[in-house]
Amino acid sequence: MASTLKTSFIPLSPSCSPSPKPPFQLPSKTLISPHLFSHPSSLLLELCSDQRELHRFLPLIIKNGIFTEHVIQTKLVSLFSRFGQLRQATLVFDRVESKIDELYHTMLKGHAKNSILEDGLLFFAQMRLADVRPVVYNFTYLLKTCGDNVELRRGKELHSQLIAHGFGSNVFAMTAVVNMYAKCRHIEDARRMFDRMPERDLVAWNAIISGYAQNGLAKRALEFVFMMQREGKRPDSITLVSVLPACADVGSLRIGRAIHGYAVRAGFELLVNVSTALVDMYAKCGLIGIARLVFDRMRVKNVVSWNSMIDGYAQCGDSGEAMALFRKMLDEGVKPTGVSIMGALHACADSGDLEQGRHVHELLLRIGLGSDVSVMNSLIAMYSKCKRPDIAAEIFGNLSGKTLVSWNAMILGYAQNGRSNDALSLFCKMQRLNVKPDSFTLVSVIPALADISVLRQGKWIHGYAIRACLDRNIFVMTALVDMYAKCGGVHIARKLFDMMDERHVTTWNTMIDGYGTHGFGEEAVKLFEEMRRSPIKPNDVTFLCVLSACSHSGLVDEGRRYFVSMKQDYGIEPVMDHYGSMVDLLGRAGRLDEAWDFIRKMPIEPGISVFGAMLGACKIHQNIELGEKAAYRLFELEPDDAGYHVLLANIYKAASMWEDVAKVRTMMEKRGLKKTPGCSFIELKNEVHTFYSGSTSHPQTKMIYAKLEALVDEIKAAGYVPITNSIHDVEDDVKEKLLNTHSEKLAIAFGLINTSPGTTIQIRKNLRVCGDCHDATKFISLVTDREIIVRDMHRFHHFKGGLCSCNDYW
DNA sequence: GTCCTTTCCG
Repeated sequence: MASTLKTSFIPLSPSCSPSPKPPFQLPSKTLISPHLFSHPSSLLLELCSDQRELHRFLPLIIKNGIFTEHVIQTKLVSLFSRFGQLRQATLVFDRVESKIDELYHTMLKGHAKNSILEDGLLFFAQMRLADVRPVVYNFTYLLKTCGDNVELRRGKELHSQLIAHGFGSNVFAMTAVVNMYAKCRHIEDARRMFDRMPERDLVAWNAIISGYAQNGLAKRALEFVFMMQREGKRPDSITLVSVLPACADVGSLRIGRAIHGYAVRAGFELLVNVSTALVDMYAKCGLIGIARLVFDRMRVKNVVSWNSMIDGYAQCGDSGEAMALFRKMLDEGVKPTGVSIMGALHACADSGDLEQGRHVHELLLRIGLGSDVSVMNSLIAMYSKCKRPDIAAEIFGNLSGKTLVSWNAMILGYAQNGRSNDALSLFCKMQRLNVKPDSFTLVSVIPALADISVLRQGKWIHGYAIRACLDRNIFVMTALVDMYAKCGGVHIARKLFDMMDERHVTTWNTMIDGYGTHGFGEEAVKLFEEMRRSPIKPNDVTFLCVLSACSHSGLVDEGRRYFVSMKQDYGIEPVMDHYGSMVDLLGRAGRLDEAWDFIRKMPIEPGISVFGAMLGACKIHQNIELGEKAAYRLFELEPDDAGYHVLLANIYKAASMWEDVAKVRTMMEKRGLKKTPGCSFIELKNEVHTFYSGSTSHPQTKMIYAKLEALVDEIKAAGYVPITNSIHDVEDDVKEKLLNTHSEKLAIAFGLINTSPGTTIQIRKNLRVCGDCHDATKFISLVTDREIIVRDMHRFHHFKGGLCSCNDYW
């Protein structure tokens, strides 16, 4: 019905009209007196609440011949614009023969408020060609559109035109200019224009204050609130709403509370946007309870209030309460927006609750948010955090209008799920598609490179960071330090670390841990002492790194001292992993009884990391009794982990307790556990070569085995004795053969064949390096005069001149 | 009639 009227009144395009006659005739002006109809009809039109009703009136207007009325024409354009029907508005506009200035102005407003900026500017140019004099609000509307679209170039053009028309000291126009610069992230220009204003009203002050707040210059925003008061302007509700996010930004509870007091005294607290901003401020300042109190006391809430509260819980890690509130919001019939959905997804991601996440996913599709890119990006992050990168990838693949954030979310998702190669290839793909990576991209992809441990690509990404001017970004640099350390370049890592002007606590932790995993315990301790003297305070992770460094280097006394100092000097309460590190420290050093005693005296129930460390130590020092105790606790705590079973089996093997070995095997079979096959990787030129124990699939297999045979003879002559006690049931020569096909030996032989003398060889092994391979590698480094760096599951081994950096301590 | 305002993905 409505659509028939629509087409009968205004054809969608001139050619759409089948009739030779125009669908309506403009009646001659003389027939009807203007004042008879203009006023009441205009009022009637005003009553239309949507475009459907408006269309119903149209035949009446035409019938009564009042379309010629300027007031009616303007009203029609205005209403169509307000209902978002810019096309209809334009058609009305085009129909009018003698257009008054106001009609132009209304049409321009319609363009500015509805359409893309370009249409508005084009119309503005046409208006000028028609000799219509611009008025101030032509500029204010257009400038606002520039700000909303972050169109600085257009904004500047309008700014200069505005001055040419003599509006340079008009307070409305100049406030719009200030706002435009602020929205285009040119806050300094905004400030200059603000300073140049001959007079400033409250709105102008609010514009510059919100400008500072939105540009992350919270302190300036707060300063300006004080300044405006010195100039006799009283902050209104909009001032408060603008400045409260700034309080949250600097975490200034003192000022936040003062503003709260002011709001109460001025009666602004009753306004929904003010109380919502207060909720947000308290939540961001860490007072989630107070935020909730303010929220619960609000008599009127809007969806933003709910969103602020939900996100407040999500941000502070209380995902349970965030989800509870989200459900409550739905129960109360408040329609969620994209922001609500993102808050809920954030909570699901944090708690790893895939089930709930799926429900939110269904809900967002139902309410039509399936094409909101931000929401979809959150969804990608949620599925990744819930360990379902496959689903995330599917969503990413189908997502139209991917933004940089989408790419970053997916790359991070792969990286966090151990799919480093996928992360890397996606990073390459985005560049082929000319999506320019930013610091977030690098921070996501660098750990993936660190994981693959390929120094060449690591250096390449470092170069990339430099070219992209991201090499002064503290997060990127910290990731690079970590990456170099993990790629075996611990000294390069330190050089980078020293070059940084600013370091976060994470930066220090990364470097200390880098030294630790390379077995440079003394360096780690030295760096930690340096950190203690610096303004950066160590945190719980710092102590984990230091304790682990001490443990890897056998610095028992230092480790013990730091464990005490952690609580005494820094007030950091040890958690499970700290206890685990201590057990590791004592256990590796052979003080197994002491370690067991330490476990028994722990103030908290010992967990996996504690018994895991104990079991590992028992393997190194062949303590069957304590090893069994630790292992059986682990089987209860983590029944599906094959690694602990294998460790216990290896302890039995080393003691030739074959019946017990068989018992553990049966246990594993019953539980359906499989031993992870050992494999080693080595990079040559741009390729990564993978070797499994006994593998014969490599094209150079024959050469590799021949090389290995020759090598074994050579190192035997130098004193190497194979450690065969972990193999059973076969003759000694077969045992040796089995040992000699271990993946790390194959990789080393391959490396020796394919690199020139003197080159360092880098190997990566997925499990712990075995005792015999460790011994053999020491001898190989001696007889070939090569440095061999092996990164295993836990640490680095630098083999050189017959010795290893771990001092046989791993 | 025109200028300023709250929640937001990695």
